[in-house]
Amino acid sequence: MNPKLSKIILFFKNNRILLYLSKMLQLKFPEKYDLSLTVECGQIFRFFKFEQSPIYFIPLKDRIIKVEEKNQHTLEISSNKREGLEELVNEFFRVNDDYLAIIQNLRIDSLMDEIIGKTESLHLLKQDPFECMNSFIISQFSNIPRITQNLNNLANCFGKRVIFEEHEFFLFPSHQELFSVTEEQYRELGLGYRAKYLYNFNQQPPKFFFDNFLTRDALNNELQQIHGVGAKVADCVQLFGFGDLSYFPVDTWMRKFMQKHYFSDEKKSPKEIRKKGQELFGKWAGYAQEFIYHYARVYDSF
DNA sequence: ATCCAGGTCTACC
DNA sequence: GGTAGACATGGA
Repeated sequence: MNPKLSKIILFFKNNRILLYLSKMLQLKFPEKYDLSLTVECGQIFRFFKFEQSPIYFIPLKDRIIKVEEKNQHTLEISSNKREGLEELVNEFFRVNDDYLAIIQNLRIDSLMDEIIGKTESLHLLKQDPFECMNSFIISQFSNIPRITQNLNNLANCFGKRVIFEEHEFFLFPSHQELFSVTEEQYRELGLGYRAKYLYNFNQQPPKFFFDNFLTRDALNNELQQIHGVGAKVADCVQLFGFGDLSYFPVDTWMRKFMQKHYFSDEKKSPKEIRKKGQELFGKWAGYAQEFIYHYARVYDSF
């Protein structure tokens, strides 16, 4: 008997199939799933790829997961820690999203039709809120390569070391591990003026990061009370960390794109653009934002 | 060199 | 309510 077939459970949600095998999981999607686009589009910053292989190692909470795009509809996932992997994978890959319905709803005009045609295999990921908050505090007024380097420095210095398949990785530090980090230590990692924001947050991360009991609007309001967190970072954390798809974070790319295509090149404030995005895309605004963000950076010219 | 990067705070209308 | 200027750092 093939040992890989010794333990199979099928799981159906929105036509998805999750194969529970002894050593790994297989996720099958009815729609196309572009793993490299999903991982590298700028929603998560820490992932590792070796020798041009299409395999990604991603630190996820208390473990490292290894993800491979088996074909255009299938991911294969394994980890150094098997326990509870199904639940983690279900959440992280947003298995419950009705993706095909979402992209149909976002084809509101010919422009969005074109954008979705070019980005429709891009999926959102549901990150850990605490790590996401740290990531997007660091992200402000910076760029993706530097953000990645800052976060890797943070993990290498303060996170737990994990060896998986002969590679060394570091998990993102827990709130206990970051509690003892000083503002000066953040500065030494090249975080600049963001050091004091990180220090303040990690001295007293609000309880809802570990067990959210707040409603949508209350949560957004609480996030913006954190020193160094404005509308854009709060929206990113609510979208990527708390998994609320109705948010439409507006950064410089989104501002340029929306002004050009939905405001006839008029200058608009981020607040007006955010409102417009939510009017146009409603409860799936987060997916629209991610498609547009990728399209704006790769295809659009300003 | 000057500009830009997944912005926010402060000060001041 | 709203908007200029300051803020650290590194890559193009």
